[in-house]
Amino acid sequence: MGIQNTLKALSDPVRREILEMLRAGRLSAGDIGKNFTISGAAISKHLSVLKDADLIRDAREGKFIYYELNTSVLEEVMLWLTGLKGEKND
Amino acid sequence: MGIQNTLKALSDPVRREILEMLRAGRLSAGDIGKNFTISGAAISKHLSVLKDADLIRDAREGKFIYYELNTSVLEEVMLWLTGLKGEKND
DNA sequence: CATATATTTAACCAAAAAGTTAAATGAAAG
DNA sequence: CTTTCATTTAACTTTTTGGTTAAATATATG
Repeated sequence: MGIQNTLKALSDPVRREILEMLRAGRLSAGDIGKNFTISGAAISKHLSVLKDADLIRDAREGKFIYYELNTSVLEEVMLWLTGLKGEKND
Repeated sequence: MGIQNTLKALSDPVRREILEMLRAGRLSAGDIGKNFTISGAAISKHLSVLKDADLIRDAREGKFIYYELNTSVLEEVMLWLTGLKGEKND
């Protein structure tokens, strides 16, 4: 984990769009995939990158696996960014 | 430009460290390179990625090229992040 | 238990990224 | 005007990333 994983995960447009979709609430892997033209396997890999970065959490419910947003890890990124903006001297 | 270029630029640890170095003030390409083990050419490429993302500005002064931080472009990232955090409904 | 559905994992491929060394460019100074 | 120093650009290599299809896994259901 750490800021490296977070920023790496955020650097891909598909993954950012997945996160945006999840703002509205939890979605199954399949429903997420419906919004993209790439394969389900590719979506699954993106989801695992997001999960490794702890940007999403998963919960199996029967046949489905639901994903939901976890924004707490964004705090660190915000801090880093404001640090870069603010501190004129070291 | 846009958030894609910005986040891509920020997703590399060497580039983030360059930005952190520049918090304290402008530095020449050579002085930046001194803090890393990779070649000057590699540093130069990282600098051009950061410049394309408009995260740094360059100014030649005689034999040297000085780089300085430009944080204005971080605003868009901050907005995107807060949007993701805040908006519980779409 | 056999089959169907949802999703992941494995094996693979192509394109992009990050590094290298060597050559090119730009500016200063002998 | 040639040499030197700082930096970039070119050509190339290696590693990483993002995609594919096919096989594996997990669950529900006839």
